[in-house]
Amino acid sequence: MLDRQRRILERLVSEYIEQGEPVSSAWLAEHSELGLSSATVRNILGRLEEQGFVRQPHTSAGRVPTDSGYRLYVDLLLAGRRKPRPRPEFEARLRQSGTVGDLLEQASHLLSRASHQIGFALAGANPSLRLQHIDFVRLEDTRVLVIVVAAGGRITHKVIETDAPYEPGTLVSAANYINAEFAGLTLDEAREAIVERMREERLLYDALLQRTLALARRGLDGVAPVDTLHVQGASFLFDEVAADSADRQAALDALGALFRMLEEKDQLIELLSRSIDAVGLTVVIGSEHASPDLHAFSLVASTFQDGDRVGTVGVIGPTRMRYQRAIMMVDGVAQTVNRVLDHHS
Amino acid sequence: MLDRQRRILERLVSEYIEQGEPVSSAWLAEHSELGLSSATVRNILGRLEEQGFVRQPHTSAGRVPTDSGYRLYVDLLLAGRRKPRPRPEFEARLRQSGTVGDLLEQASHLLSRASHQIGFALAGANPSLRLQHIDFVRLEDTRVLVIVVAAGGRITHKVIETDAPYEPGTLVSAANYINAEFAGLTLDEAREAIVERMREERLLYDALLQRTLALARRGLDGVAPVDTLHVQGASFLFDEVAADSADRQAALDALGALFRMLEEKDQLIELLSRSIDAVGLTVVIGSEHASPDLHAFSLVASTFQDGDRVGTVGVIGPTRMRYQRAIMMVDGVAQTVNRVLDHHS
DNA sequence: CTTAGCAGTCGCGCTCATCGACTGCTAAAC
DNA sequence: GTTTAGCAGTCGATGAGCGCGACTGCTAAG
Repeated sequence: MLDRQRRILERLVSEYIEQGEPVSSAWLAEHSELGLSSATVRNILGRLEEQGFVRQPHTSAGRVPTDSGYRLYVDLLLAGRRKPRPRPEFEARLRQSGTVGDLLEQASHLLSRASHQIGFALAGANPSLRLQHIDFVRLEDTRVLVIVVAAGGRITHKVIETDAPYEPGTLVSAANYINAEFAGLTLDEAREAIVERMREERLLYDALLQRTLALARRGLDGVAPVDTLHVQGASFLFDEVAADSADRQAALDALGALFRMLEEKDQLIELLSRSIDAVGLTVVIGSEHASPDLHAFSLVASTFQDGDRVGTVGVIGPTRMRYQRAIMMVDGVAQTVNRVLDHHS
Repeated sequence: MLDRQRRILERLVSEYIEQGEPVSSAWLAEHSELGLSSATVRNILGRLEEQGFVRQPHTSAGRVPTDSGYRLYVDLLLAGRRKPRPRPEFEARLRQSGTVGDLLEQASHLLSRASHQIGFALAGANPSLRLQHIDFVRLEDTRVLVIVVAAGGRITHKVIETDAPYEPGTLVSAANYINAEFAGLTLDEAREAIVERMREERLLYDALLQRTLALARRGLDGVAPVDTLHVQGASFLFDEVAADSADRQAALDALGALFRMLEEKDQLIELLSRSIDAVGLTVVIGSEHASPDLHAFSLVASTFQDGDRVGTVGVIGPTRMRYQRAIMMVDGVAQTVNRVLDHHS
């Protein structure tokens, strides 16, 4: 692709992002600093249109970028990207958070406020996190609350129905036993070690110990796959719709689809973790999304190191988003989260 | 107010709720079963309008209820209300939940799905809940995760910065000590007892014990006032807007305001707990809300017994809501939650 | 007090014409 | 071959004009 075409497209996209209105050949001729007339620009635009980078909302309107157009623009941005300047105010803020959960909550808040879009943070399921502490609390005769704390204060809990009732006292010593024996292993290792131990101890016919181990195993069972997702600032997108007075109905439908998806967190988690398998910064634009519900929106996300696996922070906004800013922000926050996590653990 | 007027208003409101379009005098004359002509109905409507129960969107349109009109209608509904029939399928579903948190999550889900509106459940802050279990987990040298479990599996946690580091082992025995001494008291009592104990023990110059007690006190400190709010199904309201094709812009603005409020959960909690101080079923309609952000919406809520204090479940929807159904639903779910909680504790 | 009848009001949807912001094309200029 | 000026053409947006229809309020008779 010719350099001129790229230059024109770049101007067009950035202008459209700022103004939200189709860009005319005349405007581009005047502001592209290539010294071309509008007629020439029209030729170029014609070719860009053939290639599918821009389109006209209707004949006799200026051009608007297509998703491919945005894609090219973003790729250019990413190619020329430099290190985000460190933001001490971010770091200070994020350092205050107690648990990793708090940290991600704060991170999504930051992203949302700064970008006026949806900010999110997803802690990757991490079966290789280290078990820090486990605790059993008797709720009723046969119901036990199992609390699992992993490194960094990541806390999950679930209720387990047991076959036979526990004596109030036994659970305490059970927890002490498990903690003494298995704390410090990763969640996966701990589960395996427990299963192993059950086999050994079976020989000893220690029924109580067997029950304790079984309880611990069941407590650890579901824990790893549960990712936690923090989402903030969905209401910001209302402003965008209000501003985008053009196609209100379509915008409303798109927003509805998005909100429905946001409520089904599981679905969103699935989607996010699928689009973002690459390490580093990812941008997914409009129709590039697997789910049609997101076709009107773009995603800018970056991964961070969380133990041995990766988590994700990012923003979601309309395809007509300030990608430059979004990329800077997300990159900066991801790196900051990284640093803070390193320090924590 | 004359019986005739009431009858007419009732028909008008229920028809408007069903159809969403202004109701004409002719329609009312034909369906009100009072054997009146449309002209007479017009007279009556004129008086209802003077009194502020109905209004015309424009001259030469039918009538639409005002918030006062809805109010009267709802009061009539409430006056003629009978016990909700028990819903075994609800009860079965709610009984499955492990913790009280799960229960309320499920309840809000139920309400949302059944009413196609926002369903919520708010566990009242309850300092008179009984302390079941407390646990300390060392995160780093001077940071301790305090986990508090109250009756019914109500679980909260917070991170506390301590002045000096704890030895890894000491926290376990600290927790054991606290549990042995203070479990079973209400949260308030426990806190007081701890403060009391600190004073006694100070004489003994047991520095470690002092620190343990201080930690427990700080852990219990913020716990009681933190209400937990579960909200579900906000996206249902998009459908209403889409259907209500009339005043899309206004509807959109209203929805935006609502979503902003939903994101500020604290604000919503404040609002809910203020509107619902009465025990039993409450309906708050449109402009009756303190916050102007909710002027386009109505709230149907009912309280349930949660320990010694009350919690709330309910739905939020447009002022043009099927109040009859909503009231039945909310009433039924509140009572079911009540029963399940009684059984739990 | 009720009712039939009638005049009046007003929003909605239709058509039509104008305007203006673009474009694509063509033919001349470089 | 590429660029450019000029021009004709397209199409959406805007607004006026108009008739329709769905109501109402009023009035006068029952």
